[in-house]
Amino acid sequence: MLMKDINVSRKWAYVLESSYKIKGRKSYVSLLCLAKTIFELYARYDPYFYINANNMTDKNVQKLKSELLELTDAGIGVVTKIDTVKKNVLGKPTNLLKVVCTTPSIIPKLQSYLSEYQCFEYKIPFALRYLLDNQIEPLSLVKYERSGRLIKKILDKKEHSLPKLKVVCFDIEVYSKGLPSPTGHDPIIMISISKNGKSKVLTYREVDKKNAVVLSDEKEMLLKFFDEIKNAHILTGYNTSAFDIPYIIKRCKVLGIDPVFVNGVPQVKKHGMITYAHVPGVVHIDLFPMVKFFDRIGAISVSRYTLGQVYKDLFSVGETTKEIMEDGNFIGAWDDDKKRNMLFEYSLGDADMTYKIFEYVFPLMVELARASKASLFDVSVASSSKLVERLLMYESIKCNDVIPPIPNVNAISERMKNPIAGAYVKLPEPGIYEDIVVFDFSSLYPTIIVSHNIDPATVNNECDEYYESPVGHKFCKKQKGLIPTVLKKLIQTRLKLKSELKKYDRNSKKYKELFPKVQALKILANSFYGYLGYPRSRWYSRECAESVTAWARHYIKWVMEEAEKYGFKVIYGDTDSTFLLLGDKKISDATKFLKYINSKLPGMMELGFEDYYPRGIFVSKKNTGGKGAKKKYALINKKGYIKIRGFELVRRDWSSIARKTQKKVLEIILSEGDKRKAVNYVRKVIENLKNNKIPVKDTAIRTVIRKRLDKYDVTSPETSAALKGVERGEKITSGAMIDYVITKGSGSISERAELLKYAENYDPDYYVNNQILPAVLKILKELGVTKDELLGRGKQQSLSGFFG
DNA sequence: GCGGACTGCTTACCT
DNA sequence: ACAGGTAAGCAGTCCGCG
Repeated sequence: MLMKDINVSRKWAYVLESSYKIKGRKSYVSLLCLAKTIFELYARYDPYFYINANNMTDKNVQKLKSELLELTDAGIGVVTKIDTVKKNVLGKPTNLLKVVCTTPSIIPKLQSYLSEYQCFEYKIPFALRYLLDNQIEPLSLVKYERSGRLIKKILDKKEHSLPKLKVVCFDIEVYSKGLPSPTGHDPIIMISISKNGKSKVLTYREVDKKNAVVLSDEKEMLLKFFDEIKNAHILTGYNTSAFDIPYIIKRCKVLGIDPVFVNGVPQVKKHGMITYAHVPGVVHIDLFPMVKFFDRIGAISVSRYTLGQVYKDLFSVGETTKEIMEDGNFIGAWDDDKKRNMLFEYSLGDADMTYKIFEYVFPLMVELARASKASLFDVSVASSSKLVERLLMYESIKCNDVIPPIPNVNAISERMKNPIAGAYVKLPEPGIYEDIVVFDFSSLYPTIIVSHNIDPATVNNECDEYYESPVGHKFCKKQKGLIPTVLKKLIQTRLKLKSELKKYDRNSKKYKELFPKVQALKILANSFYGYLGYPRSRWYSRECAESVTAWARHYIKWVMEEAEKYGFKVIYGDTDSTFLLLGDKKISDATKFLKYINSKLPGMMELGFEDYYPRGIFVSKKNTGGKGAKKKYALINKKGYIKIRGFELVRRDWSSIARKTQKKVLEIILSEGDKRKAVNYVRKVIENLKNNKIPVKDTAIRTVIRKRLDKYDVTSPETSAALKGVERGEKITSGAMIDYVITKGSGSISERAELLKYAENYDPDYYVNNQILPAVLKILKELGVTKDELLGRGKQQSLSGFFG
């Protein structure tokens, strides 16, 4: 019929993400698509799960089938169909019953009803289920046939780079002192918006600025805001999930308008520590969790997670528009016609900064999404384990494997009770060394997994040829495991792109395109080992995880032994690295040795030449009478770059005066080799401290309060300072970063700890004895300098007289 | 009753 | 809410000391 044909169309669109809804007891998956515009399409799909039928007689299968088909919920049948299928469970072909249900929510109920049976895939989010089964990858192009809003058929799929996206970034300002209350009298007074970097501010009081859009009231402002975002592809902001979006929703309710952002009311959910908001009709990305995630995995490095600080750290600027409203008097600024412009600048600045941060993190987000086959939204609320899991789920379906189940609470706690032995760290001999060469394994754990076919399905099964790990587990050689297969592809793609990357200039377009791809593949590949040993993992395997680390220990120790045999002295090593002294040998001997090692390593494993260092220092562990400290060293390479690890100066919970002084000492020793100069420098700092010439700010110690203040078992300087702050009206909750100072007076250190903003002085004795001296002696002790020497009391009183 | 040794709690680092 | 290995601070307690 003509009518029908007109309605049907076949087109390409990017799939951005999926969700689902139930209509008339039928399940529909909605796909957020992007072609010329952004739109949603729906697909009819039925949720299902599997029951293991391998050990069931035909009769029992029949009985179970009819029992299930008769089950009802409120009088209506819940199972519509049961098929017998064959899929691999831990590598073994297994007979399964595929139980098709009406709605996703019935599946967990059926699974607990069927507690005597082994069920599979009963906890796959339904919207994901559809993508997995159709092997649709977010951000790829899909050709579909549709009738109206309903997808009839997926016709084709292909990968394609993303077009330029419409990004709308927003931020609200609230009229309040202290914690804003959306249901009380704290209205939203400004909403700043940045559309791909072009920013403006919506408000409803006169502001003398050209990017201000002055509406009649809060309600009109919110309606205008919804209008501004309606065509956006990406909606972003900073802490929007936990603050802006819930606040807007609540204000809408107070004002009597529908909080329909784009195509529905946002769903704000709390999952453990993280709050996330799904906004229908657009990809919502809250940059706050994103920044935290990227900081944790080392993709970026920020000192605090506030918008202003993140901006400062990412773009190396000293000041932001945050300083405009430093006094926090939003009420005063809003009510004062002369000051309102300041509020405007502040608000506009927030949107500008947020957009810049978005631009900064987005390329890596896209590549992580592509590499793990997760949507942008999923990446924005992701953890590394989720990304690995997502990729493995896709690949499982592709090769007809059953996705392993999420462990139950008992299994999780059982797994947690049994931690897995980790890496080997060689105890260093403290001292100053010359001519150090460092080797390290490239991607040690990933290459061990691939080269020994480590996988839950290949371990200890009946197989005649196997690799045996140092802890006695056998990994089949022939039948390739899912994890090694997937990981091998990631590593190989990364190596290919990395060598291509080397051809381009750092500022070229191609480099900027390739770099995040390489980075994403590395992040993902490096997460596999952690995922194998993660107690909540679907692919957890104690045998696999402990074999990975056992092999790692085996290989690094073997390299060290071989190096000694070759005539090098090995001074240190941690997990995947070996530090050796050239002695009377040359760098060319070291490379020859490296070649020899690599000729003996299996599969993808490779030892690399990290660098040559003319000088380096290893120090002793405190209160151990000269035993070496692990994970603490400093090396200087030929270019003069100093690589510092573990020292107090790299820790934020040391005062900046102590860190700065230790750094200076290290630099003087390593690049100039001048002991006297270092001693004199320290003496000067001590003198300044004693004369109260150091700014209090430089004595602040920074730390994160990781628990609720009432949950601490012991008093410590940070909790004591925080508690005193709370009494003065500060809001310090779990996760807060505080700066505190040890002040003059009597009592314990904790009793004298005050938040920086309330500290009127610092205690010179504390800073000399507990900060400067331990930090610099750590290094100078290796050169025979004593505490008394630094304090200008002469050498003769030194302890060496007693022990030497 | 004093001071050093030790333990437990806590944070932040290394790979 | 990816893993384990490690250093080090401070508070509190233990322990020896006729």
